[in-house]
Amino acid sequence: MDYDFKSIESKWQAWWAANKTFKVVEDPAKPKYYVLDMFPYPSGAGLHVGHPLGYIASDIFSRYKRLKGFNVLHPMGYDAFGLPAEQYAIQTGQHPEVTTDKNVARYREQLDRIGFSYDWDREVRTCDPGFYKWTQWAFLQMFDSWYDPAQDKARPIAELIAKFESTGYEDVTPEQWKSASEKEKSDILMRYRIAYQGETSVNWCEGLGTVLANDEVKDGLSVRGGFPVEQKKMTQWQLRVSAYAGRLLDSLEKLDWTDSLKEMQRNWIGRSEGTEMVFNTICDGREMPVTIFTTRVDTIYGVTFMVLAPESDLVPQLTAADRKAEVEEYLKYVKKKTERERIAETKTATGVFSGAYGINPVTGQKVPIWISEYVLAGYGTGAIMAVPAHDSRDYVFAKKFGLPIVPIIEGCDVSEESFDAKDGILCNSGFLNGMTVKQAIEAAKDYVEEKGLGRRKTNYRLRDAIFSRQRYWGEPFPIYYKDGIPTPLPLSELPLRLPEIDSFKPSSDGEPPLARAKDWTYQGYPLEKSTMPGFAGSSAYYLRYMDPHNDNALVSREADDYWRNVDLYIGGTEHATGHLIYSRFWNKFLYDMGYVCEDEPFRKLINQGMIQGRSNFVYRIVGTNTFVSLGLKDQYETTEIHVDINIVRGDRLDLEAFRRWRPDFADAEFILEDGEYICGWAVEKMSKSMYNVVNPDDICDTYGADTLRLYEMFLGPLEQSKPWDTKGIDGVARFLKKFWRLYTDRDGLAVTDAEPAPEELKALHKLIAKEQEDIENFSFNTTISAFMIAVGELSALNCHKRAILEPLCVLLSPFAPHIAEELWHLMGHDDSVTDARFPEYVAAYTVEDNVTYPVQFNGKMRFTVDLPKSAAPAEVEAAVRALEQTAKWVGDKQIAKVVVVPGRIINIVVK
RNA sequence: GCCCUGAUGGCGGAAUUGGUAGACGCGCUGGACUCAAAAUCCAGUGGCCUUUAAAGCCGUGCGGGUUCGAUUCCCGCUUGGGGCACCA
Repeated sequence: MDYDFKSIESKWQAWWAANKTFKVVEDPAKPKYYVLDMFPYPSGAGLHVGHPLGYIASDIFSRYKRLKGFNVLHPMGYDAFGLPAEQYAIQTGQHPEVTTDKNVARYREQLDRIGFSYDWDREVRTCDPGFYKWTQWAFLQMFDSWYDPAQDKARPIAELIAKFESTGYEDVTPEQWKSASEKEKSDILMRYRIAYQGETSVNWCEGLGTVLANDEVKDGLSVRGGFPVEQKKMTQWQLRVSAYAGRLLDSLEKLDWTDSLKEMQRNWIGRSEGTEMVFNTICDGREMPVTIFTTRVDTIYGVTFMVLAPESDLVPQLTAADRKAEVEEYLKYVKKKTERERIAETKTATGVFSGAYGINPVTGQKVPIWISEYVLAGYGTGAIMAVPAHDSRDYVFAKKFGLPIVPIIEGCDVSEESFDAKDGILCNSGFLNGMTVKQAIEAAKDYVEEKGLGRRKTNYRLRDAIFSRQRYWGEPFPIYYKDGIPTPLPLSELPLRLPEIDSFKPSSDGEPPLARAKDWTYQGYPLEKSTMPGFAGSSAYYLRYMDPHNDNALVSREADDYWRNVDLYIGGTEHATGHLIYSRFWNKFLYDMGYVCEDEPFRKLINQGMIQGRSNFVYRIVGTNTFVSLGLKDQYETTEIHVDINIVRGDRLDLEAFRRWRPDFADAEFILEDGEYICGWAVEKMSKSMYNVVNPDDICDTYGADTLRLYEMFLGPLEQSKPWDTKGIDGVARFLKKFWRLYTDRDGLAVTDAEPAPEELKALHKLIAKEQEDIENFSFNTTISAFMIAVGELSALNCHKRAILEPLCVLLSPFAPHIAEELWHLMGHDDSVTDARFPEYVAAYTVEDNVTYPVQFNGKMRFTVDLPKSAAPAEVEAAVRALEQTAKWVGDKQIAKVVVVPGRIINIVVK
């Protein structure tokens, strides 16, 4: 009986679906384990061979955990709101929902072919009103909460209102609060709400017609689409993520994530501990205090000027009358620059003198105040004290504008560049003289606090998340404007469904697409017209999987108590500063409010590497239709052209297929080497435009899903990026065939009931031990090697015994579930192999431990030899002789231990 | 510029905690089967010297160091990949 993977795979996929083999329910009798994949955005291109890499790994782990007796939650769903479907809608008029449904169906079809053990009854889609009801609900919870720094957690906004009414809070007195109008009260509360509306400088992307979050912008271009992004002041919904910065940073410690990913989050959050200090300023005779932030108070004696951010509110007040024209010109210049230009010109300093002066609070020295774009309004206080001798940015600025540079560290040379390092001894610094920089920082902080000049302050780089998008295909905000006051919709009105509109473009007067909806109002008041960003729906989806059909809560208390949080999360690093921050924030908020029982959503996180494509090239001689083979191309002037990898085999081009490939190549001529056309190649991202996409469906057709699963894992370590090369797949395909042949003959299953021999058990038990260890370490490639070795050994022993095959099927089932299931059933089982238990090995046949034998040598030194338990006396004898040899070159050092494998010395351990 | 990561045969990659480097697979070479091919099976396969064998020497990006012993630990570089980047 041949190994007919096609019929085997479709048979068991259908059987699993019909029997709901992977349906999971809460079961307090069993320990839980939650394995989650980052759910995909269903794009129009479908899956390529790189996408399932992480899914296969998580599936192997889920199936393994299930064999180990865990109740495993392993769900899948779709991150279905997003820009591509909407862009497509704008171009074609096709409703994004239609495209999304189509893409989801295609994804599902592709996923199903690979044989995943998902509980599809728990599928979620972020664009489903039953799902986004809870996204909207969470937003309203945030709207109705504030962050109480005293308790360091989110609290209901009612508590803040109570404070305003009774004792007052911060700069609001009870009298002010009581006499405030509704609008004024709303404005005050907006300064505290976790979800709030406020004016801020945003990343505006004209090409997409919407604002973007910081993580959606890279190098001044939008991540989606690559359109230029500019800074613009706008009123937007925001989430007060910054309030959680400290906790987001601190609880990274307890997470089992890779160091690099934690480091990325640390950088993104960007804690810096410094000092806020007040400088008095004088402008046209008026005095005004200005607070600056610095991490280097110790350099206070090196301050030679101050700088304000151009966007700072202080600028108008600190512009002297006679400098007004120039300052305004500069502000205009800064404003019209795009983000990209600003990044490109970081080396050159720009700026203007404001005409105002600041007084150094420690030295009393008067220094000029400048305005420059190198100071950011959004960080610290938007104003700095400049110490050109010890800060490279201040240095560049001082050089450009001829400002004095005063070094305050002994012996440093600042003639060419600033001395930024935090070491050395201070000089020219009054009471700080003679201290090391580290001592001086602390001493200066103490001094500033004692004298009441300022205070210690921790700043974070992490900004609040901008939460509005001027788009259609996202969650509508459950907010309406009652007399201009943003008002939450009653919970009973959720979900607030997306309205139908006739076109998905922004309206003609620049309003978001929702402005086109016919009756976008609530009780006659206008509803919010922007929608939520992509990360809204993905921030709590892992909670929804725990209880996906609950219409009364995001997740019930019981389901949350049982599943708690994700034990293993697998996905790409690209979400390090987006989704993984927002999710943690969102979860902490829900935790503060008592809706969930764990404060971190993802305990262990593994980043699977990217699978890159391997592109092939042909070389066309310029101005001709002649193509020259790789080895000869340097003799001509050529252009490199991507060629479809499906018409190249082993870098050799199929000439006929190439002529058929594209009409303009129909009459192509070739210059060959050794009768063949050799293509160039490169490792690149897998993408349609590079003609290097490998579709998992094709692999399933030719080799089968089990082979695909094995090969993706065999390719190398999970976390490493690696190029896909179909060439090597034959090795694992052969392994499965060999395995199949070992236990079947022409008529079907061929096993005996004979007792297994010790060597056979040994091969099996070695595999059990190895597989267990490897899977726990996510080293799936080496498990597969161990399988190949075990099957090779069993094959050499000509072992066709049921007592061996049964555990082998169980061991193989996480990796190649279809073939395991088939053999399992051929052996007469009528349950699924996934319901079996991971085999325990019998102690008598475990891999033998080495034993230490004490040995006397020359009657003088004492040392030991490690040999296997079973070592024959002759082998021990041989070890001793070997020692005599080694003793020659060890010299007079005392030998402590000699490690020996049968007959051969490894090495000598000397005390 | 700063941070993180990696570098091992022709290729993908193994190597426990400092202890036989190159497991396993691909590719390649030779052989068996075949009229032939495919498939399958067997053997070989880091480099050098050598007719062959035995033996030896050199080998884990480069240069040092620690150690009886280093792919593994330490110091200094080179280089690939990723992240951050006027964050005071």
